[in-house]
Amino acid sequence: MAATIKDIAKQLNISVSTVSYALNGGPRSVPDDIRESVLRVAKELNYRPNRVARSMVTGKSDTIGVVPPEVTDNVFLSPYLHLALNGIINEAGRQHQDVLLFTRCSEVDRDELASILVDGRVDGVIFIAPHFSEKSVELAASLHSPCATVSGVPLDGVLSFSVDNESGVASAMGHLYELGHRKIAHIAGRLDMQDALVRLQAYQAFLRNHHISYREEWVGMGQFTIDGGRRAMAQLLTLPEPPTAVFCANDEMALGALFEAHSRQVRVPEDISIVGFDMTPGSENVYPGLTTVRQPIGELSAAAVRALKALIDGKEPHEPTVFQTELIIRQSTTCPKEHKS
Amino acid sequence: MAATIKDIAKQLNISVSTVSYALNGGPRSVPDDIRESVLRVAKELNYRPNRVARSMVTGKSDTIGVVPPEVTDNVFLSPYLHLALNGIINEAGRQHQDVLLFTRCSEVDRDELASILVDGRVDGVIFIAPHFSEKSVELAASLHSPCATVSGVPLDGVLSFSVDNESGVASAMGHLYELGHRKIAHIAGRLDMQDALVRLQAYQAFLRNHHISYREEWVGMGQFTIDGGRRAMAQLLTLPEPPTAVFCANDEMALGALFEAHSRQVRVPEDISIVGFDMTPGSENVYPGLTTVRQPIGELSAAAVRALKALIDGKEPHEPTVFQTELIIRQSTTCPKEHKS
DNA sequence: GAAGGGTTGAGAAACGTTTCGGAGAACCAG
DNA sequence: CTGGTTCTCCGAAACGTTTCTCAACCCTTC
Repeated sequence: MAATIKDIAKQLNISVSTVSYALNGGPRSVPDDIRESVLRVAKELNYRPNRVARSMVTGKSDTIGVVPPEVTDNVFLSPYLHLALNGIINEAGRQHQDVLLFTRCSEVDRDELASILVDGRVDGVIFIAPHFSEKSVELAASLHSPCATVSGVPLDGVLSFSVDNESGVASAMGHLYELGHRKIAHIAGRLDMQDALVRLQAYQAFLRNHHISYREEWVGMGQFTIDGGRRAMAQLLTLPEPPTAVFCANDEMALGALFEAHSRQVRVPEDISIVGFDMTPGSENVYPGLTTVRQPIGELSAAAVRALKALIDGKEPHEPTVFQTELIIRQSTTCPKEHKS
Repeated sequence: MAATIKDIAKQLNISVSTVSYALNGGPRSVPDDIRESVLRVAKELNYRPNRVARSMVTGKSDTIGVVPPEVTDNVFLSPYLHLALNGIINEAGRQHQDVLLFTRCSEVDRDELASILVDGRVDGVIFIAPHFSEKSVELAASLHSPCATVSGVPLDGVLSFSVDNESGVASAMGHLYELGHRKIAHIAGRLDMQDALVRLQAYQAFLRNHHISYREEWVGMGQFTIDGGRRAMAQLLTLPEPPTAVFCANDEMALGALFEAHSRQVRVPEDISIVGFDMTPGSENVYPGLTTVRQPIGELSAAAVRALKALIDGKEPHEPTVFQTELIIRQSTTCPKEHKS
């Protein structure tokens, strides 16, 4: 159906190799008059190179694979993923790379994932916030396939881009501490993900460093979702001695916590302060505006694309990069009420 | 590097065709013992089929192309696109299709877009809310390439999935009318997009049908963005005779309008009512909650994937499908203040 | 025991491209 | 006029699959 390089060659009575050289300005030169007539006929026939055939021989696809975290459904409703994907897509466009999105996100299909590293459709892969159990990342490293993680565990042979969670958590907790809070709870994310685990540990470290005793019942599991945040907050609010502030490992759980507080007539920030993490767009327009820790997810993801492209092009692998966070103080935090008990 | 079908054949001293049949349960049968040893060796060598080579001969890629609307930057921060993409990705996963995302969104690269229809990497393409000026859609139709639009202009040879904008607009406007509003402004989207144009026309039609005179200065251009909504609202609020209600062609512009009202100490809904369109997640958590028209973008996009896959598989083309909307009444609308002027 | 049918598996073509090897022509210096 | 260099451009190989053709073999059946 579609015109091929052969059609052009036949029409001009020249060989396919000459056509290829003419079209690509390819490794051999061709006389100007021939080149022009090739381009003319190509246009006439509405010729488009078949990228699959080209990939076959060059071994390159100019396409980057993107693997979202393993979840059951609706991965793409996560604001975190939106920011990451936006960064990736913008930068990929600039680098003239297309993006192949892997849609088999449920566990059963996860085995197939390994295929993508070598099935020729992509030149490299970016894993977004992979779980600890994600075997594909290690496999990629062992295969020496170009591969990067965004917010993953640093691993030899894998480009790693993440955020300085420790100082991010410290700034959020420090903010609450300076406001006078000592009863600070934490709603953690999925502990099989790097960010969640590190943030929980940083929360515990902060308490230790400030001689505040750690109370297990003040740590809720929120699974990084709004609903999880609601449920965790509900538990915290029904404790005999509830906390005066809650630090959440991401904004979605913080929103959930906020909504739960609203529905129980618990005022934020007067009765309880809430801090999130990520600075997703949704954290700004709620009432009250959510105090949060900005992490430059877009920049980080764009950097991953750049580094991956460089690696694909044979440059030296980029060193693991850690981005800094920034505390964004809004209206969801204030001083604790004195002596309420 | 990676193992091929030839390596397996060589190791077992059999022909590649036999290996292929064994691996695929392919069109020919092979004796059980040979099949088993092929599978064993394939596993040993960690063999993964090269999808590019397979595509080359079968002409199928099991991949669907997705083309976002043409914009300059940050397309993927649009909540509308998030909902559409989420629907597409979920359904694509179910259909065992991957998704190739086109990242060349700026106008200059738009010519390249035509290539994707025939360059072999995808079996079909979904255009999300294409502009009127988008030539690729017509080209796809003329090439008889499997192709669908979500919220695009219905076109022969293109699967078309859209929402009943007329009745959606009528329900939003009817809601305001019943509350007593007669001074109803409209903030329109990008008029080079189908949804924006149809909604503007439906707004005008509603006014005509209810014998309300149309006032040009009460129609603002918001470009479908938050900032555009802010600017349009700013203009409306400084008119000698401002409207008592604003119907916005999407939620983002409605949010912009809301923020602008806030910053000018204009109370919503007491001083002015605001209605959006789309029911994006961000419309729920603002203060006050945004009255809006739900459109089932996710379902619509999923339906597009299903229909496209069916068409690719040689089934009869799906008829253009129109989805219904639903008015979601929240807190941003109320009766107008009497006799304010 | 020969004819016919079915099963098995090897070999090769095909997909559309890139790129190498090399043949022939043109050109130049000696 | 010869030997070498440069320029042209053709033919063919290669990439890794799928699938067709065809030969060889085995089993029935008469």
